[in-house]
Amino acid sequence: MVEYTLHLDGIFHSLADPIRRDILRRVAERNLSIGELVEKYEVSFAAISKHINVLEQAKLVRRRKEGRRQFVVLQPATLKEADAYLEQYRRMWESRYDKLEKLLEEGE
Amino acid sequence: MVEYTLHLDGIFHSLADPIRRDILRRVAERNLSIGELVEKYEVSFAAISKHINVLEQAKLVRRRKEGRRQFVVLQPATLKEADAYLEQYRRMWESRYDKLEKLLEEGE
DNA sequence: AGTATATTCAACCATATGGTTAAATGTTAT
DNA sequence: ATAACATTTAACCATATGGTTGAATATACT
Repeated sequence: MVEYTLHLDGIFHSLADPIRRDILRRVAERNLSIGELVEKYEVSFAAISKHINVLEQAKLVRRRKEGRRQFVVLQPATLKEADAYLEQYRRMWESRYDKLEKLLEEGE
Repeated sequence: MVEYTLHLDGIFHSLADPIRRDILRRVAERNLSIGELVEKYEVSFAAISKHINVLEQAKLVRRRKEGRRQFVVLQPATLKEADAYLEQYRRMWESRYDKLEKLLEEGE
């Protein structure tokens, strides 16, 4: 039946876009309003608004209303799920066997 | 400028699909031929072949030809990049501040 | 050589994605 | 009340995605 934790779909899908990764990076520094974020990119206000929707659905950020502005707030805890997913592979990429595999690739 | 490491796009995009995550999980156990993988899912041979293309482009797997069959081989080292990406947020989701944030959310 | 097996390729389809512009909504300032 | 500001919504567009079926290709078996 493939997978129980459909939540990962949204998290990884969010992270697959460079603008969204950049938004995360910036709001990890400090909370920014949507307008402030828009200034950083060469796309429309609406486009950024949509990106933030994607991130919000994935629970990677939430919105905090403040007057007529909305601040985007990182929810770093959600990234734990992605980390937990990768965890199961960590021993593999750290193993000597994997390093051998890499050598074989390069040796082709 | 958004982001230099476009490689992450392909990695995270790959991981955003449950069938592809499941393929990774299975080939992490042992190398499987495409045909063997097809049996596990209720989609066509061609669909699985495409999924493997996506994973291969992202360098998460490679194909090893063996007679008329092709075995799908995990390349776990690539996942290191995803892990390195998450790394920069780890201290944030482990911090007490983040735990406080979570409490505030739940308290709403 | 001819047949069966394993996989890819091509054409196609429906839906999703990331973008746009313009109008609508909500909030603050005058 | 009205104007300015911040954001969302709606309608639209091009391309990507994930799926299909059927023909083509490559390898192995008899």
